Amino acid sequence: MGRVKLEIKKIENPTNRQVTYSKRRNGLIKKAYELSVLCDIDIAVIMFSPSGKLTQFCKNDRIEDVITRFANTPLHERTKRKFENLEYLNKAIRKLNSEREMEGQQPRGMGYGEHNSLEVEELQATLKKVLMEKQFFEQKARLFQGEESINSLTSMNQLVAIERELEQALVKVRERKGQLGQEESQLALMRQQNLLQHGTFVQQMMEMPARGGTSNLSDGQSTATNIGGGQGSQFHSWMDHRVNQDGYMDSAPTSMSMMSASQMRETGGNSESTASFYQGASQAQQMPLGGHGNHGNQLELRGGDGESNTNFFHGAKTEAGVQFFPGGSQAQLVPLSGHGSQLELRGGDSEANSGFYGGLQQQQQQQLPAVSHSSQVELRQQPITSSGITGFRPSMMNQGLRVGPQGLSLENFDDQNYEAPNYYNP
Amino acid sequence: MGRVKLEIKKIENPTNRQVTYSKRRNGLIKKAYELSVLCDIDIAVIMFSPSGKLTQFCKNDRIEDVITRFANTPLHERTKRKFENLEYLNKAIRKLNSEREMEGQQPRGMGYGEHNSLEVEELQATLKKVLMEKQFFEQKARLFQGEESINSLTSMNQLVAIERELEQALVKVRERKGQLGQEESQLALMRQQNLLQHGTFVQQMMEMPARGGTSNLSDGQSTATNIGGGQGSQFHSWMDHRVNQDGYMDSAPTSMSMMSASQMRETGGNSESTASFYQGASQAQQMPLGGHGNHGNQLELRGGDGESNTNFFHGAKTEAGVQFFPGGSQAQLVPLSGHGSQLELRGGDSEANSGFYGGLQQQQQQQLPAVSHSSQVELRQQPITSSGITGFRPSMMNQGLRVGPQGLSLENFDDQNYEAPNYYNP
DNA sequence: AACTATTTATAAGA
DNA sequence: TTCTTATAAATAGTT
Repeated sequence: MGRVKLEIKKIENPTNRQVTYSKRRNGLIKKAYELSVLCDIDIAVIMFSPSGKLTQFCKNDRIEDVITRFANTPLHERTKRKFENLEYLNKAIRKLNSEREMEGQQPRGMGYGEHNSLEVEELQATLKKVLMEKQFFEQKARLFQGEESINSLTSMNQLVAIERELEQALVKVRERKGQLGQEESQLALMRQQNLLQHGTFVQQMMEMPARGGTSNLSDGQSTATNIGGGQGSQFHSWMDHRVNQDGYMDSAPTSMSMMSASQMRETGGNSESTASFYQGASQAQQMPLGGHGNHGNQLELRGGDGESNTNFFHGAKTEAGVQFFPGGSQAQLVPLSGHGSQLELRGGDSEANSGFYGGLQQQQQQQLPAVSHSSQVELRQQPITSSGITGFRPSMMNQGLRVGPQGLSLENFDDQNYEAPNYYNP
Repeated sequence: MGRVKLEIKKIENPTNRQVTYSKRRNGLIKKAYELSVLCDIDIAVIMFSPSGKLTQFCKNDRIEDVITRFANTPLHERTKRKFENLEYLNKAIRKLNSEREMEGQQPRGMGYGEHNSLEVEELQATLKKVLMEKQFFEQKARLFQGEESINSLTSMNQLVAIERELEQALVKVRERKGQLGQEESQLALMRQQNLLQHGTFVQQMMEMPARGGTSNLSDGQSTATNIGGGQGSQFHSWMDHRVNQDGYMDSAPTSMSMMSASQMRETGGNSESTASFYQGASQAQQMPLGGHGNHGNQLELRGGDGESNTNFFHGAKTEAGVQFFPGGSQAQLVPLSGHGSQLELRGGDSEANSGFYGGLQQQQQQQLPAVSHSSQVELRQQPITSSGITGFRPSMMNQGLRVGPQGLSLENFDDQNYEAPNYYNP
């Protein structure tokens, strides 16, 4: 839809890319919103701009819910796409070929041959790429493992750099070790205490104030900023985080839902929205609860701050959102590769594979894909600046969903929003 | 866009709702795909149909991995799937071929089509295998160099194992340094003598072996990096970073997914694209955190585009967050009491601040919620048998990527990395 | 950020 | 589901 048909390939010009991103992002979010309303479905969209900014949209609840639901979707359902992907490949090829023919090419036996060649060519090209990637990472991994490949390096700078990284990694690992040890002991202690006072730990958790609740231990910001947070312990820390969630983002959860036209007022782009955004907590409160109930209501968009958001929502609006992480941080969810699950926060770290380092390394290496079976969570934190908020959004500890030897399991899972997937009927 | 303007409200008629869902879902996924390619961004879409069926789209082919760490798919199941998939592919291809024949064109030769099908099948299998291997190494490489990733580990055993590996690697690197240093001093000595005896200093220099090699991957990259970042580039700097002429970081996806013919372009001998590709692969997902990389460079790179979008959705809001739980392979998603599960992403967007807060890293780490799990993901290994897979020429494997004394170098690499859109119907 | 010429997406209907 | 067709929408290139 435009003056010309745009080829779907990376837009090399950074400016154009950004402009296109803005336009299409809006369009995509709008579509997602409409689909979510029209069909009353759960949907989540997470994307990162060319510059890495996160935008996400989630219909009713928080995106976490969708993610959780996703996480609770049977593995076979989740992994299905991989295969569909391959199906797509063929589909795409077919389409391409037919288009080619359409364009005047007289279909010949040659066309037939071409088709196959094309297909094979693509696969080979892809394979080549992947192979290169693999080798690249393999080399990298080996270097870090101190394999003989180290000896192939002739650049002192590289060696020094590697050495430095290894040292840092080592420091981190050791810190983490200490941290972990501490956390565990503290957690154990807490559990014990909780148990003594109120019963089981789980019960305790269940009694936690719900979001939007009255908890007032602290706001997200201060907590984020205060390491000690008044609680001091890591354990408490996460509890605070949880609270933060309430005071900060949590308050917004529901606000993420639809809003009726009457509730929304078109406002020119402005600082208000921005401010509210950064305030996090306040923003949430400004948002009327939506819920599934406002069908028919059209949301109007106010011009947002910055970016290029316009009121692109003709009638309906969305609530979509560009999500920012209060506390001055923005989280980025980036999928990592592997066959397992991974969550990665950009700017952050990478993860480890369970059991991978258990000692069977050699063996596992040969069997490669070991890691791919594990999931990965990567976290990166980055304080924000412009808003003046230097903390980062505290995270909440998860409860309920566990990844264990058997896979995912739920505990205390609120399936209120969980819709049992119908494996047979879409 | 239709015969009439459709009001954005829930479609009450189940049938119509489903139909609309199917159509719009495809449209949405297509849009997501286009956006991901055009703007080269990371994007993930997760949605559940009215009946609960999951549909997902992820540029990097790792959406499944995005959320949680989940258990492995039993080997037999995977194998089965793969098999089924290949079956499907062949079927599709054959069908395609027969369709073409039907269209009036006499086939080049039955044997030919048959052959190609097999070839495709092999390529597919190989591709999968290599993909898995690549991912395996990628994760490993990341773990070793990813600073924060360590924090996602919750298994003391893993930590200890990693620590051990790092220590060993460090020893090796140091040994190599010493070795190299010796060689150098000797070389220097020889040169000096040489200089005195036979030539000018300049001539001598010309004869010096390239340090950091010209064919080194780090080359184009390190040059750029050094310019902006200064002296000591870190290992990952030369491995992952790269600045394109615009000063933007190429954000290229990582994984290789299927590509369509029109999207694939063989880039012969283009080191730039190559580099950019790799850079993207790692970079995108492992932005160095402050204090661990060439931040100056990082800043410069990312500060490029002034996308200051914030929540432009007034009414909408957002989000909450997906908060992350480090935990290596043992993730726990814990729902807030009475409100469903919640995943919270911690940390923030890196955008252009990586360098600014380098010093806060420690702090942030400490703020991490204490996560302590006892459950662990059991790592299953799925040995991949490469036997029987011979669909590509050996030469292909090394084409473009060279591992030499000076490190990795890329040649003829195509930086277009896209992933097949999932226009399929779940 | 607006403005249009065009390309796309799709609501209906078959 | 799929295809077709009339229209509503999205959006590429410009200004």
